[in-house]
Amino acid sequence: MANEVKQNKHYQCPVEATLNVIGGKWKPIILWQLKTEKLRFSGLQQNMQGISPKMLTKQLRELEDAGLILRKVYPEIPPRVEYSLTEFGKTVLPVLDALCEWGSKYLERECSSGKSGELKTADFSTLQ
Amino acid sequence: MANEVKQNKHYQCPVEATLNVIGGKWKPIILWQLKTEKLRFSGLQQNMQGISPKMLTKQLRELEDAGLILRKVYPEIPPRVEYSLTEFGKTVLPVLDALCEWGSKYLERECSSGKSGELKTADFSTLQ
DNA sequence: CTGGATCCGGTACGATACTG
DNA sequence: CAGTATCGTACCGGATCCAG
Repeated sequence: MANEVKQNKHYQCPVEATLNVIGGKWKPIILWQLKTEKLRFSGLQQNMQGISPKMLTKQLRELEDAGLILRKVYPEIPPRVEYSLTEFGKTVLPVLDALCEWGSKYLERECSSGKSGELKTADFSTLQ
Repeated sequence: MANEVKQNKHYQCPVEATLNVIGGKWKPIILWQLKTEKLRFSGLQQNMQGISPKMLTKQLRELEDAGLILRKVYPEIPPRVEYSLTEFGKTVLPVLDALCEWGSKYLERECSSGKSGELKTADFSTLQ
């Protein structure tokens, strides 16, 4: 009962569903790391400095429930668990790419627009 | 009390920036509505049943600060304010489209996998 | 090594009343 | 009409300790 699946809300728009699945602070980074290689729990944690094991577990479980990643447990001592993208999980990569690309444009624009002042030069003549 | 601009955190990945800008519960819907037409405050509110004016104001301000939408005030009585996408704001539409498309695929897959349906309250035989 | 349990603070989100 | 003010709630994300 502790593990309520709370994905049964209906969305006003599929965008909401997507954000619910790949959104949050860590999920994009996890997916990004699994893009090229399968990784172990500790491997993921090392590459995401600052995440607590609890959070990492939670994010991984949610991604697993959504069917995006595969959790493979090796019955060994000490335990070993490998995470990898499922075939369906790979279909989000282009979406992630689009988000990343637009984010770069946005950050670029943020810098040149000068947040700390109304520095509006006649630079927007290059619209479009 | 000055309005703290909290967008100056540095991101581990541009994806985070994008999610920060277009993420949340309402921002995609707002952008989606402004895709084809400019709308007034009340117009937006009517199409988003359940949003409080406070929330709508907040989301609109954030989108405006990010440079995605334009807020045009007509000095009339009664007051009239129109919101529209900026040229830069229109560049997110493809991203939004990608999110929407993948979300549809995801929701489709969710249904056929039989895992999450409208099966909110299981039958009582499982309780015990 | 891979997590689960517990507590806790910040913030996203919401309902309602009021104002220029 | 287009918001602001105030209060309240839920949940995300973090720290720490504990367990198989």
